[in-house]
Amino acid sequence: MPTALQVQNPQLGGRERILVAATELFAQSGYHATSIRDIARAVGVTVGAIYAHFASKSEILLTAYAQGVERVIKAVDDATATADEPWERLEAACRAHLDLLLYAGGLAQVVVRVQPDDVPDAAADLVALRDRYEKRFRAIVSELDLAPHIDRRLFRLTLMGALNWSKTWYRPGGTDTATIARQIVETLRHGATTPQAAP
Amino acid sequence: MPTALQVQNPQLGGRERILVAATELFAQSGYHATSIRDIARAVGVTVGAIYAHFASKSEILLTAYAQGVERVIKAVDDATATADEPWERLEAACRAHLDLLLYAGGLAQVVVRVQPDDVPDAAADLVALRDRYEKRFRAIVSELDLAPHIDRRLFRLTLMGALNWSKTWYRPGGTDTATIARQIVETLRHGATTPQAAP
Amino acid sequence: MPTALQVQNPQLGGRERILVAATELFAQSGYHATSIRDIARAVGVTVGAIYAHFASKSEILLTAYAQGVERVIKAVDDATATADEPWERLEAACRAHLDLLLYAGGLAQVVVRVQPDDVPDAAADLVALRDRYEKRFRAIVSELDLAPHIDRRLFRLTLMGALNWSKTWYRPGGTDTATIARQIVETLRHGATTPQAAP
Amino acid sequence: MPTALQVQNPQLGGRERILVAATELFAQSGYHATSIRDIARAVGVTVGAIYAHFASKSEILLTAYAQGVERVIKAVDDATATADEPWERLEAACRAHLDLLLYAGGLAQVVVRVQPDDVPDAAADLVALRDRYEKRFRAIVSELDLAPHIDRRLFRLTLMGALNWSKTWYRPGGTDTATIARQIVETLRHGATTPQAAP
DNA sequence: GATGAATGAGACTTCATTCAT
DNA sequence: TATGAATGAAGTCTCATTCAT
Repeated sequence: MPTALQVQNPQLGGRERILVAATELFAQSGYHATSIRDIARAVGVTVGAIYAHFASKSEILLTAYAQGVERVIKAVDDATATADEPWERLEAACRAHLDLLLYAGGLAQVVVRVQPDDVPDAAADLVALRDRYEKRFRAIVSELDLAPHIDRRLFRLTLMGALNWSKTWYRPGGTDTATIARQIVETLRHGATTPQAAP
Repeated sequence: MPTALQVQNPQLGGRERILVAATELFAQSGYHATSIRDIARAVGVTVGAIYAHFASKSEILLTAYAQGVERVIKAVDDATATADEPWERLEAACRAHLDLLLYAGGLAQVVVRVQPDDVPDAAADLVALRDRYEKRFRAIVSELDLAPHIDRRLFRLTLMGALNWSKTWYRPGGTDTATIARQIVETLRHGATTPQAAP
Repeated sequence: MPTALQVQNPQLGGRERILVAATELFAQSGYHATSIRDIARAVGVTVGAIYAHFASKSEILLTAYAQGVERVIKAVDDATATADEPWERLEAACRAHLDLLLYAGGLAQVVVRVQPDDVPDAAADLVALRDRYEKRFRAIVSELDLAPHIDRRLFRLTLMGALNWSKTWYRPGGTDTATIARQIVETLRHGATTPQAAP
Repeated sequence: MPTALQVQNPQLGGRERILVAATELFAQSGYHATSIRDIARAVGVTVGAIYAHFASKSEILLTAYAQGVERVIKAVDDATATADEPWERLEAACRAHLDLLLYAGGLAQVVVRVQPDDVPDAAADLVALRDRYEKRFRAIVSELDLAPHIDRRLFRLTLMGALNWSKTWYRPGGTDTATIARQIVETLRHGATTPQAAP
């Protein structure tokens, strides 16, 4: 008696199906508001079945989080692989970041929505994962030709904030991610008062 | 046997004391991770006593949230009252925003930490409150002399994201809020590649 | 809507009633085989109500255990207060020990039935309590005129074992506790091969 | 990937290995505190594998218990086979009993640690097994030249209690089992006030 | 024989909330 | 206003057991 979800993803193993559902729920509602029951219901199994695959709720979160980070890293790496010019690389990275953050069923939203403090058990690991990802952006930012008075760290954090905050206001059907990424980078590069540069 | 908090704020009524404690806890741990018991313990009263002042947990949150919004609005209004030049007004507003967000015991952090979806009962009200505050920034931004190709809404959201994200990385003792505000606004105005303008 | 138990002990507070029921259940079935539900059902309240009085299952056990030890100590103290002759004092102590162990609704049975290892949380405290009681017997035994080749510690442990084992085989209506105590002490004093001493 | 235990007992079949592990765990932690998972983990197999050999948890316990009883009976029979004098036979039996109870990895401890009531399914069988063993001691005691006023049943139960209680206080490295057995029997025979008899 | 996934019941505990006092 | 006891639902997790492979 396969459930809807099983039919939907017939090829996925039990562990994967749990992870998919959990990732989405954690991204939508946060860690505390998502119960193991919720996850079990979404997958179509008993609560006990969850524990055949994961030792604890925090382990599920950690696994989902790690997977999310890994995929964003890969997406950013892929996106930047084809560009040479530093600002182009940055824009490509932002576009990839937004795509995963806003579209793909919570894949990366977990990373933004769940705060390490929410999961004491896994806090240290979560921070480490988050750092791994930030290193990517640190590298990209380090190649930019910023004016000397600009604090590169603060520049990067400003960018990350601008990007991640989009989860708060973005609605499908509105401005697309490519456009969002372009304007954010464009503004941070030349400022909002400078007339548009020739393409 | 008055608790530390009671001694600290001897002039505050029961309702106020609950609100102070709740604000801080909600800001630190979020809505779901904060229990009525936590609040009662922090205030030094019984759980039942809380219900003499508030009808429900969501009402406490809503009240704290509203208070937070009110204070940020007032802080921003005060800060912008003394400046005429639009970009100066913006920077003053950002400084005030950061001050409340980062320093003052969670006064404004609730607004950033708690998402309307966390509290179905009060979601609509929370959104309305958030909007009230955003209107302030919308007004300030509308006075800016932005280049015509800049989407003012996206500009504002970029700024808000940059500011609010600071809660994630800010540590007391590091760069002060005035400096943070100045660089963020500077960057958004002239871009990070433009040599510094004369003060 | 008072339950049978409430009617039975109308004067007891909630905490006391829980303790009475828990003591009996722990004594009968042991720590692990007794669930909070069992206790709640015996008292006639909800499971949650238990937690208004005790922080955890182990705290209930610890409290019951402590109460049991306290009462046995008091019983032994009372029983030995009226006797001067060391062997009479010992016999009186044994009689008191057996009375509480075998008759009074588990009051002291907890101490014998539950092993410290069963309750990791409280193991240290349980051992300390058990020691407090054993000190009583150590004192009484130290006054006896034992032959020099007798190890007093082993003598005491032999006695305690003989007494406590009675919980295993004792059935109401059989030999009464006074007789049991007399013969055990008699045998340990003069041996089972010596013809009975004149009373 | 054989586990330590498998290497340790390479000749044992699956059933035997389960029994060895279960015996030790039941003896150490009791019936309720030992889970099938614990046993499986100790043996190094899956939970399901246990059910290829035993129909239920209580069946494992019953088998382990029966094995324990059988071995103690055999040990006592062997020990008493070489002695003729009744008190010597008793002392030899006690020594054998203590050896199995205190040393050999729980072989006989199960019998003392697990109470029939703990396992409703097997309670009757457990009592029957316990009785089989007690018959041995009943026989040995019946040969003793006790004074007429001594209740032989109570004498035997006193002895069993003294012996079994040792599990509570015995620590390896302290008094050895032979000495313990000698003093207990000596005390029960001649009393603790009688100067030592010539060997 | 053995595995791994699953079940359904039940474990302890915490939650928001109510209410008589 | 405030307390303390109680409720009922829900939380995470473990249990003995089953069964297709």
